[in-house]
Amino acid sequence: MLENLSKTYNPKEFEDRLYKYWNDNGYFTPKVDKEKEAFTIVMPPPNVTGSLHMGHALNNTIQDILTRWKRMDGYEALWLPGTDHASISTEAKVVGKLKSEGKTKEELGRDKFIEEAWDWTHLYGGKIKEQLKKLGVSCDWSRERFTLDDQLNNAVEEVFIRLYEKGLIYRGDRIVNWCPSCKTAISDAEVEHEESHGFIWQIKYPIKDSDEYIEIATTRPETMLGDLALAVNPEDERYKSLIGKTAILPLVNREIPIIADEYVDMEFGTGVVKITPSHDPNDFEVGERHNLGQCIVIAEDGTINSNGGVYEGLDRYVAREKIIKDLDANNLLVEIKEHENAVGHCERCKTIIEPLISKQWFVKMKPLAEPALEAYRNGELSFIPERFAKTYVHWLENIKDWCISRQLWWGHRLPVYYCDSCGEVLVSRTHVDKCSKCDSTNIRQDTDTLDTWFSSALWPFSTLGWPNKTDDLDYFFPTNVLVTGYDIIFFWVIRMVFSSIEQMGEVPFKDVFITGLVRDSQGRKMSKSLGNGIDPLEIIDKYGADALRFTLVTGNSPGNDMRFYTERVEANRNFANKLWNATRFVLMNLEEDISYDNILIENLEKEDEWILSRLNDVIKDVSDNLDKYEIGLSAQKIYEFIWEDYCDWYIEMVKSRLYGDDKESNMVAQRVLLYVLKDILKLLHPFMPFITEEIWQYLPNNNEALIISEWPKFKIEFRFEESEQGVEYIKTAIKAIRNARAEMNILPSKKANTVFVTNDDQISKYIETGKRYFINLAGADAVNISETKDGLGEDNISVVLDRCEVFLPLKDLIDYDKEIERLEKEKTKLEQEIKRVVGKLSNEGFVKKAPANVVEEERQKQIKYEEMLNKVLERLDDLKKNE
RNA sequence: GGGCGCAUAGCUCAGUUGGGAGAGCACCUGCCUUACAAGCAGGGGGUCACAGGUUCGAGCCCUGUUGUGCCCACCA
Repeated sequence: MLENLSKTYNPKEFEDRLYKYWNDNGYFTPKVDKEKEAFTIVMPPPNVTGSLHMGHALNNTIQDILTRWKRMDGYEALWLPGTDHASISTEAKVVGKLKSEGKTKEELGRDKFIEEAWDWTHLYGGKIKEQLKKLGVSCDWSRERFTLDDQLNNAVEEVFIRLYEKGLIYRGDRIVNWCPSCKTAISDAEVEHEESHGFIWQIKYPIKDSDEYIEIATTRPETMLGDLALAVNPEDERYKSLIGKTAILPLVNREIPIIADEYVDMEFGTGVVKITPSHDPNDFEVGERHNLGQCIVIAEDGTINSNGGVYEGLDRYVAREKIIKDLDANNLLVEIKEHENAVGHCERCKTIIEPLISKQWFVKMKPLAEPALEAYRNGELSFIPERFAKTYVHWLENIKDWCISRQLWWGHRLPVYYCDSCGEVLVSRTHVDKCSKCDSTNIRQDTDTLDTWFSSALWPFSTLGWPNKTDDLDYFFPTNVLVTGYDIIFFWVIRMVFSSIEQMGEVPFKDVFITGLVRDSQGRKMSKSLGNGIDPLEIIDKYGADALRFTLVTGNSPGNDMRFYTERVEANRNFANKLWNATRFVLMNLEEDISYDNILIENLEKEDEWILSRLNDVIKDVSDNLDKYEIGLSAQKIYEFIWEDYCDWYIEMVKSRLYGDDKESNMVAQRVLLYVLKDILKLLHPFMPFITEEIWQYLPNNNEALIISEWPKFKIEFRFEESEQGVEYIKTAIKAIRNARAEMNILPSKKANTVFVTNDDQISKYIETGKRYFINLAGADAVNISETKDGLGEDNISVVLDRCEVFLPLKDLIDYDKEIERLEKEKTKLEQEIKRVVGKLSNEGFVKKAPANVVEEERQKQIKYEEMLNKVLERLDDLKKNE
């Protein structure tokens, strides 16, 4: 067997092959099996045009770990993959491509443009899937979905129509966030507010029929062209006399009323606000209250329209400059002050958003938000870590209606038709070519498409076949957990929850696992513009997918950002190599006739019992941690078990039996080595799927794939408390002896007759049964146990242990100055410990109030340390006498 | 303006119900010991940001302070 396993771990040799093996054998595809429980995750669909970055790698690694674990743990585990059409983002890319060819989308026309977009999708859409496969994602590709699939499109239309019929979708002229570059409305969530230094201008407005002026402050002077009033606070003594009077709008010479409204903050600026109902959300509301009407002055391309008089046609910022200049020329500009302001930008293209009045479609949110809040409050939905629930709750409590129409072509077209003869609005599941009211055929479909997130909101059930009643939907819904980043809670998580409650009557998932961001080694966000992004594929190419996966899930806790260091990937690659070589060791010592399927565990030696006991603990720890989504801790536990317990101790302890004459003992060692390795591979598999499966395939009599093998269970028959204690004692002794020898620079090859002096029966027993460990691991050539140290001579190194002292007669090799130094160090340490313990025990409160077992433990420690200290002092005396 | 993180070894970070401070990397010493130098053995290194409080006992719980990062928000 061994000859097949290369000397060093080389993931490139098997990762792609194993992925194909799993996929081809259908291991990723669960069945609808009512006898078993389902476990479901839907993958957050990456954008079709995207490519894999570290965020995806982290996110999908976590999902894969959970899926692989549950699959092994007896669930029908479905991880459903797919991609998102990303309407605004993809459309922008296709428009850009056309532009480079000297074309525009308008020239091309809608149908041709959509063809282009599909071409683009087919060209780039597959890329990210192939990249995900490199990571080892065990998702069910046979159930893969795309948000523009026919069936998902049906789901979108169905939801739209249901909400419309329920009165939860309406159309209206409202202030929306308009992106002058993308030329579409966007939702509040798609606006990014960025602090920026700007200016605040103070301007004089003449009061009609007087020589007086009223001063206002504004950060957006260009909008004055659309002013329909000035407002002051009704309580403001300074301006009470002006309320009801009329001001003259400079440059435009429009007469506008001076009104009173609570909205005005007396403390800010001059206490007078210009009201531009068509270009400011607050002003819009003030306008509604006072019936001011509308005056739109900025067009959809960001230029001033015909209502702007001489400024018509100018870009909004060019107009601003000119207006300032003109005001100044008319002595109406009072002053300019610097001003910090948060300006809204388009999340997609970073253009400054223009709030303007537009006819758009909206979802009425309040009735939908309420049940979503309730679901969290009554525990149907939890967040990991819990603090992210605050984002969820805060957003839902302050929610405003959702603008869902987009003036884009790539996406789900609204199932809305207008009759141009009678003006009827028809919303229909099927294509309409005749008006149901007036029989006219003068019908046109709404040209808008829906916000991308409208379809993503349905993802957990639309992908399972809804609105059809499918077996998948029945069996796999609701899903168990959603794994996503904190930046997407309000875009997506919230919308899935209320959509699911509304359509399915229950939450789409029970748990929301929130991941942090992967940053570069200096803590900066990885971004294309900074050029500091680390490509997961390059890392996989160099170190293997398993090392990358392990790096991403260890050394940080959920929801916290992490820094990415290639040094850590390297360390984890080394860990894989360690496991690889441990396997080589096991295989080269395994005899051909050992039966894998029925490993007999009997006639165990101490170290066998110890490792089996430890394995038991680890099985429990790893499972419990996974159960609590403590993935990093879980990974840490199995890492330590493999490297320290299995490799550093068990393999080393077992060597003497493998090379010795006792045939039976040798066979037992082989069986235990294999048994433990088998469970190690299982426990590590969710984290490092490739190396574990590869190694598994080399194990004898192994027909079944690891990916579908059974998750290890805690076994009560492998609980060996005495051996655990005994071996732990021996380990401590070995470490102490090694330490003493190393301090003296005595090579391990220099053997010593090692004498243990003890009066304690338990300790003698431990030493007696562990003799060969000292021979193999602590440089002993013989091990003797004595009740007194009389007759041992004086040329010894002495190692003080709990209830025992060890003597190494290494005469010529001992540097007595160093030995004194070492013992002094030991003395100081013990004295400190004793001081601490005595301090605790002399505290009445502690003795009275601490749990009895804690107090007893401290008492035992005191006895132990004092005894050890006495021996150290005695020894130091002897040495100093000889000097 | 509101909310949420973070501050622990030189660096990056764990630390799960409060009970003798941990890992990886880096550093120092010694080893090519027949699974592994991508390794083995040993070692040094921390007032757990600061100040109070609760407790017999605090890295962990409470209050405040400082520094730092993020999210939300219509002060024109």
